[in-house]
Amino acid sequence: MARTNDEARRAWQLLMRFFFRQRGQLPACGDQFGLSPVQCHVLHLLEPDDPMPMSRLAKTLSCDASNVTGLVDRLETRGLVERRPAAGDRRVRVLGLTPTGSRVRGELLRHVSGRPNPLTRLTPDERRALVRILERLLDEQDG
Amino acid sequence: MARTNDEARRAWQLLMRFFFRQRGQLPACGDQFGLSPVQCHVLHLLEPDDPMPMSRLAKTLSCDASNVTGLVDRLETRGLVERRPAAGDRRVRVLGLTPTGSRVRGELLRHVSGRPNPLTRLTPDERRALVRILERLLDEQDG
DNA sequence: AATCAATATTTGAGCTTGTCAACTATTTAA
DNA sequence: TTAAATAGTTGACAAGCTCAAATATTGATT
Repeated sequence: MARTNDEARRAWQLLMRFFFRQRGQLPACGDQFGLSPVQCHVLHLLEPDDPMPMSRLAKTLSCDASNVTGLVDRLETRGLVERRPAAGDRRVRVLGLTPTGSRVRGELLRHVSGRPNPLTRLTPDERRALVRILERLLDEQDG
Repeated sequence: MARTNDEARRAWQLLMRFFFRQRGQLPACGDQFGLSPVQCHVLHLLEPDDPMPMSRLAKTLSCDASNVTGLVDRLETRGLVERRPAAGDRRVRVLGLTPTGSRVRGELLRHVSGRPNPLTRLTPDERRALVRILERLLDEQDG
Protein backbone atom coordinates (compact mmCIF):
# COMPACT_ATOMS: atom_id res chain seq x y z
CA MET A 1 0.00 0.00 0.00
CA ALA A 2 2.82 2.36 0.85
CA ARG A 3 4.31 1.46 -2.48
CA THR A 4 1.08 2.16 -4.28
CA ASN A 5 0.71 5.59 -2.70
CA ASP A 6 4.28 6.53 -3.42
CA GLU A 7 3.92 5.65 -7.06
CA ALA A 8 0.61 7.41 -7.30
CA ARG A 9 2.18 10.48 -5.75
CA ARG A 10 5.06 10.33 -8.17
CA ALA A 11 2.67 10.11 -11.09
CA TRP A 12 0.68 12.98 -9.70
CA GLN A 13 3.74 15.14 -9.31
CA LEU A 14 4.81 14.42 -12.85
CA LEU A 15 1.35 15.32 -14.04
CA MET A 16 1.49 18.64 -12.21
CA ARG A 17 4.93 19.37 -13.52
CA PHE A 18 3.86 18.57 -17.03
CA PHE A 19 0.83 20.75 -16.76
CA PHE A 20 2.65 23.77 -15.47
CA ARG A 21 5.32 23.46 -18.08
CA GLN A 22 2.72 23.03 -20.76
CA ARG A 23 0.76 26.02 -19.61
CA GLY A 24 3.01 28.38 -21.50
CA GLN A 25 1.71 27.13 -24.80
CA LEU A 26 -1.88 26.96 -23.68
CA PRO A 27 -2.85 30.60 -24.12
CA ALA A 28 -1.69 30.38 -27.74
CA CYS A 29 -4.75 28.25 -28.45
CA GLY A 30 -7.34 30.90 -27.81
CA ASP A 31 -5.12 33.91 -28.21
CA GLN A 32 -6.23 34.81 -31.68
CA PHE A 33 -9.82 34.66 -30.50
CA GLY A 34 -9.08 36.56 -27.32
CA LEU A 35 -10.02 33.57 -25.20
CA SER A 36 -8.36 32.47 -21.97
CA PRO A 37 -7.48 28.81 -21.41
CA VAL A 38 -10.50 28.26 -19.20
CA GLN A 39 -12.78 29.88 -21.73
CA CYS A 40 -11.36 27.62 -24.43
CA HIS A 41 -12.03 24.64 -22.27
CA VAL A 42 -15.62 25.68 -21.67
CA LEU A 43 -16.12 26.16 -25.38
CA HIS A 44 -14.60 22.75 -25.91
CA LEU A 45 -16.94 21.18 -23.40
CA LEU A 46 -20.02 22.81 -24.80
CA GLU A 47 -21.02 20.79 -27.82
CA PRO A 48 -23.20 22.54 -30.38
CA ASP A 49 -26.24 20.34 -29.97
CA ASP A 50 -25.84 19.45 -26.33
CA PRO A 51 -26.44 22.50 -24.15
CA MET A 52 -25.93 22.05 -20.44
CA PRO A 53 -27.24 23.69 -17.29
CA MET A 54 -24.82 25.98 -15.52
CA SER A 55 -24.83 23.76 -12.47
CA ARG A 56 -23.50 20.90 -14.55
CA LEU A 57 -20.75 23.08 -15.88
CA ALA A 58 -19.81 23.99 -12.33
CA LYS A 59 -19.61 20.31 -11.47
CA THR A 60 -17.53 19.54 -14.55
CA LEU A 61 -15.11 22.33 -13.75
CA SER A 62 -15.10 21.46 -10.05
CA CYS A 63 -15.68 25.04 -9.09
CA ASP A 64 -18.18 27.15 -7.25
CA ALA A 65 -21.38 28.05 -9.07
CA SER A 66 -20.69 31.74 -8.63
CA ASN A 67 -17.54 31.33 -10.62
CA VAL A 68 -19.51 29.95 -13.54
CA THR A 69 -21.71 33.03 -13.46
CA GLY A 70 -18.74 35.26 -14.18
CA LEU A 71 -17.28 32.88 -16.71
CA VAL A 72 -20.53 32.75 -18.64
CA ASP A 73 -21.00 36.50 -18.34
CA ARG A 74 -17.76 37.05 -20.16
CA LEU A 75 -18.50 34.47 -22.84
CA GLU A 76 -21.97 35.91 -23.29
CA THR A 77 -20.60 39.42 -23.68
CA ARG A 78 -18.47 38.11 -26.48
CA GLY A 79 -21.58 36.65 -28.06
CA LEU A 80 -20.36 33.06 -27.98
CA VAL A 81 -22.81 31.60 -25.52
CA GLU A 82 -26.34 32.26 -24.35
CA ARG A 83 -28.43 31.46 -21.31
CA ARG A 84 -31.70 29.78 -22.17
CA PRO A 85 -34.57 28.84 -19.90
CA ALA A 86 -34.86 25.15 -19.09
CA ALA A 87 -37.91 23.17 -20.13
CA GLY A 88 -39.22 21.84 -16.86
CA ASP A 89 -37.47 23.93 -14.21
CA ARG A 90 -37.55 27.68 -14.07
CA ARG A 91 -34.58 27.90 -11.75
CA VAL A 92 -32.26 26.41 -14.33
CA ARG A 93 -30.35 28.31 -17.01
CA VAL A 94 -29.26 26.13 -19.86
CA LEU A 95 -26.06 27.09 -21.62
CA GLY A 96 -25.99 26.92 -25.39
CA LEU A 97 -23.62 28.04 -28.12
CA THR A 98 -24.74 30.90 -30.31
CA PRO A 99 -24.15 30.50 -34.05
CA THR A 100 -21.03 32.60 -33.59
CA GLY A 101 -19.97 30.46 -30.66
CA SER A 102 -20.46 27.35 -32.71
CA ARG A 103 -18.35 28.74 -35.51
CA VAL A 104 -15.58 29.89 -33.19
CA ARG A 105 -15.60 26.51 -31.46
CA GLY A 106 -15.08 24.87 -34.84
CA GLU A 107 -12.19 27.16 -35.70
CA LEU A 108 -10.72 26.56 -32.28
CA LEU A 109 -10.79 22.78 -32.70
CA ARG A 110 -9.29 23.00 -36.16
CA HIS A 111 -6.66 25.38 -34.86
CA VAL A 112 -5.75 23.07 -31.99
CA SER A 113 -5.64 20.07 -34.30
CA GLY A 114 -3.43 22.04 -36.62
CA ARG A 115 -0.64 22.92 -34.24
CA PRO A 116 0.96 19.73 -33.01
CA ASN A 117 0.77 19.51 -29.25
CA PRO A 118 3.50 17.80 -27.23
CA LEU A 119 1.56 14.56 -27.14
CA THR A 120 2.23 14.16 -30.83
CA ARG A 121 5.72 13.05 -29.96
CA LEU A 122 4.58 9.90 -28.21
CA THR A 123 4.53 6.66 -30.10
CA PRO A 124 1.10 5.49 -31.21
CA ASP A 125 1.22 2.78 -28.56
CA GLU A 126 2.03 5.23 -25.81
CA ARG A 127 -0.69 7.56 -26.96
CA ARG A 128 -3.22 4.76 -26.96
CA ALA A 129 -2.13 3.72 -23.50
CA LEU A 130 -2.43 7.28 -22.27
CA VAL A 131 -5.92 7.68 -23.72
CA ARG A 132 -7.02 4.40 -22.20
CA ILE A 133 -5.70 5.35 -18.78
CA LEU A 134 -7.32 8.76 -18.86
CA GLU A 135 -10.61 7.32 -19.97
CA ARG A 136 -10.53 4.96 -17.03
CA LEU A 137 -9.73 7.76 -14.64
CA LEU A 138 -12.57 9.86 -15.97
CA ASP A 139 -15.07 7.02 -16.11
CA GLU A 140 -14.74 5.86 -12.58
CA GLN A 141 -14.83 9.32 -11.15
CA ASP A 142 -18.55 9.94 -11.01
CA GLY A 143 -21.67 8.01 -11.89
CA MET B 1 -0.48 12.47 -39.79
CA ALA B 2 -4.04 13.68 -39.54
CA ARG B 3 -4.67 10.55 -37.48
CA THR B 4 -1.79 11.34 -35.21
CA ASN B 5 -3.00 14.87 -34.56
CA ASP B 6 -6.54 13.76 -33.92
CA GLU B 7 -5.40 11.24 -31.37
CA ALA B 8 -3.08 13.71 -29.76
CA ARG B 9 -5.90 16.18 -29.56
CA ARG B 10 -8.16 13.59 -28.00
CA ALA B 11 -5.55 12.76 -25.41
CA TRP B 12 -5.06 16.43 -24.72
CA GLN B 13 -8.74 17.01 -24.25
CA LEU B 14 -8.97 14.10 -21.85
CA LEU B 15 -6.04 15.48 -19.94
CA MET B 16 -7.73 18.87 -19.64
CA ARG B 17 -10.97 17.30 -18.60
CA PHE B 18 -9.22 15.19 -15.99
CA PHE B 19 -7.40 18.15 -14.62
CA PHE B 20 -10.40 20.34 -14.27
CA ARG B 21 -12.37 17.60 -12.63
CA GLN B 22 -9.50 16.83 -10.32
CA ARG B 23 -9.06 20.43 -9.36
CA GLY B 24 -11.79 20.21 -6.78
CA GLN B 25 -9.69 17.98 -4.59
CA LEU B 26 -6.50 19.92 -5.14
CA PRO B 27 -7.00 22.71 -2.61
CA ALA B 28 -7.51 20.09 0.07
CA CYS B 29 -3.79 19.34 -0.13
CA GLY B 30 -2.56 22.66 1.17
CA ASP B 31 -5.72 23.75 2.88
CA GLN B 32 -4.61 22.90 6.36
CA PHE B 33 -1.43 24.88 5.78
CA GLY B 34 -3.28 27.76 4.15
CA LEU B 35 -1.51 27.13 0.87
CA SER B 36 -3.00 27.48 -2.60
CA PRO B 37 -2.43 24.78 -5.22
CA VAL B 38 0.26 26.83 -6.95
CA GLN B 39 2.00 27.49 -3.68
CA CYS B 40 1.95 23.78 -2.91
CA HIS B 41 3.46 23.10 -6.28
CA VAL B 42 6.24 25.61 -5.73
CA LEU B 43 7.00 24.08 -2.37
CA HIS B 44 7.02 20.70 -4.03
CA LEU B 45 9.44 21.90 -6.69
CA LEU B 46 11.79 23.52 -4.24
CA GLU B 47 13.88 20.75 -2.80
CA PRO B 48 15.52 21.43 0.56
CA ASP B 49 19.09 21.24 -0.68
CA ASP B 50 18.60 22.50 -4.18
CA PRO B 51 17.65 26.20 -4.15
CA MET B 52 16.88 27.78 -7.50
CA PRO B 53 17.01 31.26 -8.98
CA MET B 54 13.67 32.96 -9.43
CA SER B 55 14.14 33.07 -13.17
CA ARG B 56 14.34 29.30 -13.25
CA LEU B 57 11.16 29.03 -11.27
CA ALA B 58 9.46 31.32 -13.77
CA LYS B 59 10.61 29.05 -16.58
CA THR B 60 9.45 25.95 -14.77
CA LEU B 61 6.04 27.45 -14.15
CA SER B 62 5.90 28.90 -17.65
CA CYS B 63 4.89 32.28 -16.36
CA ASP B 64 6.06 35.85 -16.32
CA ALA B 65 8.86 36.77 -13.93
CA SER B 66 6.68 39.38 -12.27
CA ASN B 67 4.27 36.67 -11.31
CA VAL B 68 7.00 34.84 -9.46
CA THR B 69 7.77 37.99 -7.51
CA GLY B 70 4.27 38.00 -6.01
CA LEU B 71 4.24 34.27 -5.49
CA VAL B 72 7.51 34.38 -3.59
CA ASP B 73 6.42 37.48 -1.66
CA ARG B 74 3.49 35.55 -0.25
CA LEU B 75 5.55 32.47 0.54
CA GLU B 76 8.18 34.63 2.15
CA THR B 77 5.60 36.42 4.30
CA ARG B 78 4.55 33.03 5.58
CA GLY B 79 8.17 32.33 6.40
CA LEU B 80 8.48 29.28 4.16
CA VAL B 81 10.96 30.58 1.65
CA GLU B 82 13.74 33.13 1.50
CA ARG B 83 15.57 35.08 -1.17
CA ARG B 84 19.31 34.68 -1.02
CA PRO B 85 22.00 36.41 -3.02
CA ALA B 86 23.61 34.33 -5.73
CA ALA B 87 27.30 33.54 -5.63
CA GLY B 88 28.58 34.93 -8.90
CA ASP B 89 25.83 37.25 -10.08
CA ARG B 90 24.41 40.09 -8.06
CA ARG B 91 21.30 40.36 -10.19
CA VAL B 92 20.14 36.91 -9.22
CA ARG B 93 18.02 36.00 -6.20
CA VAL B 94 18.23 32.37 -5.26
CA LEU B 95 15.20 30.81 -3.68
CA GLY B 96 15.66 28.52 -0.71
CA LEU B 97 13.44 26.86 1.84
CA THR B 98 13.63 28.15 5.39
CA PRO B 99 13.72 25.53 8.13
CA THR B 100 9.99 26.07 8.56
CA GLY B 101 9.48 25.74 4.82
CA SER B 102 11.43 22.54 4.81
CA ARG B 103 9.33 21.14 7.61
CA VAL B 104 6.04 22.19 6.02
CA ARG B 105 7.16 20.71 2.72
CA GLY B 106 7.77 17.42 4.48
CA GLU B 107 4.38 17.45 6.13
CA LEU B 108 2.82 18.36 2.82
CA LEU B 109 4.42 15.41 1.05
CA ARG B 110 3.42 13.03 3.81
CA HIS B 111 -0.07 14.46 3.76
CA VAL B 112 -0.38 14.03 0.02
CA SER B 113 0.97 10.51 0.22
CA GLY B 114 -1.50 9.77 2.95
CA ARG B 115 -4.69 10.65 1.17
CA PRO B 116 -5.06 8.35 -1.81
CA ASN B 117 -5.26 10.38 -4.98
CA PRO B 118 -7.30 9.16 -7.94
CA LEU B 119 -4.26 7.62 -9.56
CA THR B 120 -4.25 5.03 -6.80
CA ARG B 121 -7.09 3.31 -8.58
CA LEU B 122 -5.01 2.42 -11.59
CA THR B 123 -3.44 -0.99 -11.81
CA PRO B 124 0.29 -1.07 -11.13
CA ASP B 125 0.91 -1.66 -14.80
CA GLU B 126 -1.15 1.31 -15.82
CA ARG B 127 0.55 3.49 -13.26
CA ARG B 128 3.95 2.45 -14.46
CA ALA B 129 2.93 3.14 -18.03
CA LEU B 130 1.65 6.57 -17.05
CA VAL B 131 4.82 7.47 -15.21
CA ARG B 132 6.94 6.33 -18.14
CA ILE B 133 4.91 8.38 -20.59
CA LEU B 134 5.04 11.49 -18.44
CA GLU B 135 8.75 11.13 -17.92
CA ARG B 136 9.24 10.99 -21.66
CA LEU B 137 7.09 14.04 -22.18
CA LEU B 138 9.01 15.98 -19.57
CA ASP B 139 12.43 14.82 -20.71
CA GLU B 140 12.12 15.79 -24.31
CA GLN B 141 10.66 19.15 -23.55
CA ASP B 142 13.79 21.12 -22.84
CA GLY B 143 17.49 20.45 -22.69
C1' DA C 1 -52.69 24.04 1.36
C1' DA C 2 -48.80 25.87 4.28
C1' DT C 3 -44.33 25.17 5.50
C1' DC C 4 -39.59 23.81 5.33
C1' DA C 5 -35.61 22.02 3.23
C1' DA C 6 -33.07 21.57 -0.95
C1' DT C 7 -31.53 23.38 -5.48
C1' DA C 8 -30.05 26.91 -9.20
C1' DT C 9 -28.34 31.10 -9.89
C1' DT C 10 -26.72 35.79 -8.83
C1' DT C 11 -24.37 39.53 -6.25
C1' DG C 12 -20.64 41.62 -3.75
C1' DA C 13 -16.42 41.48 -1.07
C1' DG C 14 -11.85 40.07 -1.23
C1' DC C 15 -7.91 37.18 -2.34
C1' DT C 16 -4.58 34.96 -5.70
C1' DT C 17 -2.96 34.35 -10.15
C1' DG C 18 -1.43 36.14 -14.17
C1' DT C 19 -0.08 39.62 -17.93
C1' DC C 20 2.05 43.76 -19.67
C1' DA C 21 4.90 47.96 -19.74
C1' DA C 22 8.21 50.60 -17.49
C1' DC C 23 12.14 50.94 -14.34
C1' DT C 24 16.61 49.70 -11.75
C1' DA C 25 20.69 47.12 -11.28
C1' DT C 26 24.12 44.10 -13.19
C1' DT C 27 26.52 41.60 -16.59
C1' DT C 28 28.30 40.71 -21.15
C1' DA C 29 29.71 41.84 -25.65
C1' DA C 30 31.21 45.08 -29.22
C1' DT D 1 32.78 52.78 -22.84
C1' DT D 2 28.80 52.37 -24.80
C1' DA D 3 25.10 49.23 -26.00
C1' DA D 4 22.41 45.19 -25.56
C1' DA D 5 20.92 41.42 -22.82
C1' DT D 6 19.40 39.54 -18.30
C1' DA D 7 17.24 39.35 -13.36
C1' DG D 8 14.14 41.17 -10.66
C1' DT D 9 10.60 44.63 -9.00
C1' DT D 10 6.68 47.76 -9.28
C1' DG D 11 2.07 49.40 -10.60
C1' DA D 12 -2.08 48.94 -13.17
C1' DC D 13 -5.42 45.95 -14.37
C1' DA D 14 -8.20 41.67 -15.91
C1' DA D 15 -9.55 37.05 -14.89
C1' DG D 16 -10.34 33.18 -11.96
C1' DC D 17 -11.76 31.74 -7.56
C1' DT D 18 -14.12 31.23 -3.00
C1' DC D 19 -17.24 32.47 0.49
C1' DA D 20 -21.49 34.30 2.57
C1' DA D 21 -25.84 36.18 1.74
C1' DA D 22 -29.98 36.93 -1.11
C1' DT D 23 -33.69 35.50 -4.59
C1' DA D 24 -36.51 32.31 -7.00
C1' DT D 25 -38.26 27.76 -7.65
C1' DT D 26 -39.13 23.14 -6.68
C1' DG D 27 -40.13 19.08 -3.84
C1' DA D 28 -41.47 16.86 0.16
C1' DT D 29 -44.04 16.79 4.56
C1' DT D 30 -47.13 17.62 7.14
